Amino acid sequence: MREPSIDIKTEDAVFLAVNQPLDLRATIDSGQVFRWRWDGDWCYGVIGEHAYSMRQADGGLLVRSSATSQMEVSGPVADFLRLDDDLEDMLRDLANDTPLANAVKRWQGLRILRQDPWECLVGFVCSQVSNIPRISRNMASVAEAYGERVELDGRFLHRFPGAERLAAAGEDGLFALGLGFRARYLAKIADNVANGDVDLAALRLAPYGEAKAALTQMKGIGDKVADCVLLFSLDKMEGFPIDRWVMRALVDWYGHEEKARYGDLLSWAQERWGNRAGYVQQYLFHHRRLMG
DNA sequence: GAAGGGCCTTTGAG
DNA sequence: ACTCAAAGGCCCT
Repeated sequence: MREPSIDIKTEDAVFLAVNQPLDLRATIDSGQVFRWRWDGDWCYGVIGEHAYSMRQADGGLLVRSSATSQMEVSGPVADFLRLDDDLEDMLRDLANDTPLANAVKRWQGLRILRQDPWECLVGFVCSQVSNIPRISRNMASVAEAYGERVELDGRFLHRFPGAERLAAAGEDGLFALGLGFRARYLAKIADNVANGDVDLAALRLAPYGEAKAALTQMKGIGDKVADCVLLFSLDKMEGFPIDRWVMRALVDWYGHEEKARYGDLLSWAQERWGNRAGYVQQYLFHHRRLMG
């Protein structure tokens, strides 16, 4: 039996009104981000320079942060959660799409996040032939080894180290953190980003195809990882990452062949769902992974 | 150009 | 102890 207690963390928390469907738990736990941690109803993580904790509350969110001004608290959080997306509008017609309707109904409020592109890129290069718990460990190792510390609620979080840092760490430094064969890719990718060969910020403004080409030209980034980065950090809502789970959904629920080519499935999904494809993918992924 | 197979590290589950 | 799977991709036939 739990003792009634005052939640001291709600003191001096900022209230952020949310007039959008939001399931914070499902969103944070849907394999988009790998460095957020739960402590009861509060989740802790880093957005940009600052550490944040947030908790779902009636009509919105309670947010605490190492940032000092209220603007620095609500702005980045609203941006991160893509509260500018009209989720109801995005998902409205999908109730007629039977297999999808179940997922949408079950996980209503699962949102696509708008992450920092560099951290997102590293996370999904790490995701190759891995699993979410391990990716999380890898990302924590990288941040603890090379990122600056930020304090919040007496706990220490880490900013994600920039490309220059990881380029300096090199393949050996990254391999030592347990990244396996991914260390080689990441060292080179870090180099490309650090020296300006690839400008991630610029890709946010570029069209989908152009941005994807810029990403996949780097070794270690194929169709799938690129689509994750495009969707989760570069505002390309037509991105449709197809991993094992989404593939199973496409085969079992939409009659595709197991051997279908990535590009053909991608075109099919984008034609069917347009700029909602990214959201559709996230609901399919989450539902299939957790419900089987 | 397309398709298939081996290989790349590590971890945990069964 | 051994096999399989895990938000894949590269490289060589």
